[in-house]
Amino acid sequence: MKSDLERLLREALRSLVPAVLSEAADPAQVVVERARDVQHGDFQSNIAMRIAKAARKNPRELAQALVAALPKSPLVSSAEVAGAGFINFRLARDAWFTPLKNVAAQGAAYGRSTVGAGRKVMIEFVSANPTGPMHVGHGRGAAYGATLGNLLEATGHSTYREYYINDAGRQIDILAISVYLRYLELCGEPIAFPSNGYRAEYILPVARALHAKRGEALKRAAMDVTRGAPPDAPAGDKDKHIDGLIENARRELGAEEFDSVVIFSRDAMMADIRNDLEEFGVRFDHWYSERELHKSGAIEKTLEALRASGHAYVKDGATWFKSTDYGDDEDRVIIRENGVGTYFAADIAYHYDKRLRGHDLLIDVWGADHHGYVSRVRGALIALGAPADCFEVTLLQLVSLFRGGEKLAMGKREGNFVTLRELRNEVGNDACRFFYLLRSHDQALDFDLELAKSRSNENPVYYIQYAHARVASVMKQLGSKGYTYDAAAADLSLLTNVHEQAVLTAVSKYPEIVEHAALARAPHSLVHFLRDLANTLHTYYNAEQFIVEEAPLRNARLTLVLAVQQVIRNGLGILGVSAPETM
RNA sequence: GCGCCCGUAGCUCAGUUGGAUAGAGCACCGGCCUUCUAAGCCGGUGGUCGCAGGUUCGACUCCUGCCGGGCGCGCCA
Repeated sequence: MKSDLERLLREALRSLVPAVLSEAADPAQVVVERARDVQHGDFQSNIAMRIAKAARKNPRELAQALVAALPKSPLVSSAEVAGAGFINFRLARDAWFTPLKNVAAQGAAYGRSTVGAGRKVMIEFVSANPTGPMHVGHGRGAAYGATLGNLLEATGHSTYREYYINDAGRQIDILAISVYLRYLELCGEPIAFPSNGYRAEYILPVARALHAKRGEALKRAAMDVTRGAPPDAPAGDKDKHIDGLIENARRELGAEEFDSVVIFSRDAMMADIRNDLEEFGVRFDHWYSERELHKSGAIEKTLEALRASGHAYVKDGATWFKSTDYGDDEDRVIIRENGVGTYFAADIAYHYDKRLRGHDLLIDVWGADHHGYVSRVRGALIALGAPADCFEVTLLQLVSLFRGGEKLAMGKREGNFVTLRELRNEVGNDACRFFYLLRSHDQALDFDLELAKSRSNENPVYYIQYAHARVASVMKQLGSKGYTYDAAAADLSLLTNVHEQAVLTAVSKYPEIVEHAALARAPHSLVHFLRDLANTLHTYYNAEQFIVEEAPLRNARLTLVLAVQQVIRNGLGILGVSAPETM
C-alpha cells in the first residue's frame, strides 16, 4: 500500500515541471508514512516540504500542485493538503480488503518481500568460545542473530548463517590442559589445579569421557603437576604457570597427542553448544573452525596481501597493521615478536575469506564489549580492497539477570554463571526468545527470571500467544455451534466498525514492519508490532461477537480474525516463538 | 584521558531514521464475566524527552558543550 502511494507521488512529481523538480527531488526522498493520527487520514507524505526549498516553491502550493497532478487510482479516495504542506491520503474502503485477501491467499508467505533480492548476506553470530557452556549473554546473540536471519530471509536476502569456532590459540589450550589435569586425577595422579584453569564442573564429564576412551594411554609421569600457582598470585605469574603446564604437556605427550586432547575437548564443548542452540531453535548453515583457517594457509596469504598493499609494516620485531589509516586509535600487531600470529590476524583472514566465498554483506553480531574491534576489522577489509559498507556489526549491550529485584552475580572461570540451558529450562524457550528480543539491541537488557516465568498477565509472551489461541478457540466453537467457515460467503463490505478498521489497518501494516525490522536490524520492532496487533484483536474480541447468525457477516468477521491469527503465526515464527492453538 | 552505548511517566521501555497534540506495559484508582478462553477489555492519574546552546518551516530525533550511568581501551581471545 505504502509503495503504491509512493509510486503515485513519483508519477505526479515527474509530470510537474520536470526540470526543476527532478533536480530537487531524489526519488528515494519520496516518503509516504502511516498517519499517526486518524484525523490526518491513513497515510501522509512530507515530500512537498522536503523539496520546497530546492524547488524554490511554497510547500503548500507545491503540495497542492502534486495533489492535482496525482494520477487517478482506485486505491485513493482522497488526497488533501494540510498543515505546513503535508499531503494526507485516505484510502478507498475496498483497498483495505486487499491485504486481507493476500493473507488468505499467501498464508505463511504473507509479509515476505523481495526488497533484499540479489543481496548475499552472511550473518555471523554467537561464535561463543568452545571453552564452556553458553551463558545468558550468548543467548541474546543467539536469539537476535537467528531472528535477524529470519527477517533477512523473509525480505528476500540470500542468507547464510555462520558460527566461528575459536578453536585455536591459548584459550583452547587452557581448556585442554584443564581437561587433561582432571584426566590425570582420574588416573589417580595427585595434581594441583591451576587457579586460572577452567575449574568448573562441566570439565569433569569431558575428562571422564577422555579417560573412558583413552584409558591410561595419555598418562605421563614426567610432568610436575603437583605445584600450582597460588590463587592470590599476580595474574602474570598465573599465566606463566598455566603456560608452563601447557608447554610441558605438549612436550611430554607430543604435539600430536596434545592436539588430540584439544580436539577432544573442543568437540565435547561444541557438542554441548550445538545441542543447546538446536534446542533453542537456532540453526547455522556452517560451523567455521579457526583451526582449519590456520591449516589452510589463508592467514599467511591474507597477510601477504596486506603487506603487498602497503598496509603492514615491521616495528620492534613485530608486524603491524596500519589500522590508524582507517580511524583506529593505534596500529595493531598482527604477528608477535615471537613469530606467532595474533587473534586479530586470524580474524582478518576469516573475514576476508567470507568475502572470497562470495558474500557481499557481512553482518557480525558481537557483544558491546568488543566495539573497539570494529574499526580495525573494517579497516583491514578495506585495505584488502573490500568496500567499507560490506561489513556491518551489530553490538548487543550486556544482559543482566535478575531474580525478583535482585541482580545475580556471574563469574565465568568459577562457573557460577547461569547457563543458557538453565535459563531455558527455567523459563521455557518461548519466554526466553521473547524476552531477549523485547529490547533494542543497543539497550542493556535486564532479564527478570520471575517475570519471564510468571504465568500471569504481567508476562507479555502469553499476551500474544493468547490472541492466537483465542482465534483457534473461536474456530472450535464455530464447529460446535454447527457452522463451518466459508470464505466465499463472506461479505467484507460489512466490516465497517472502528474495531474492524483497526484490525484491517494492523494486518495491512505487517509487511512494512517486517521490512523495517529487517533493514533496521531491529527485531524488537516486530515484537512491539505483534503486541499491538494482539491488543487490537483482544479489543475487537471484547467488542463484537464473531459467531453471529447472518452468514455474510459471520464469515467476513472470521476472515478478519483468521487473518490476524495468520499474521501472528507468521510473526512469531520469525521470532522463533511458538503459536499455540490452546492455552 | 580517549572511544562506543544509554539517559523519555513512579518502574521497565517504544518512538516508523527530521513531521502535526510524545506512546505502551507494569504499578496505582475505577468499571466489565448467565454471551466465542477475564493469560482479556474499557476509562482515569501520571511528562521541563538529563541540562544549556545551535541548525530550520518543524527537533525526543541532527550538531556542539556539559552532567550522570554502563562498556571498552593487551604483542589476551
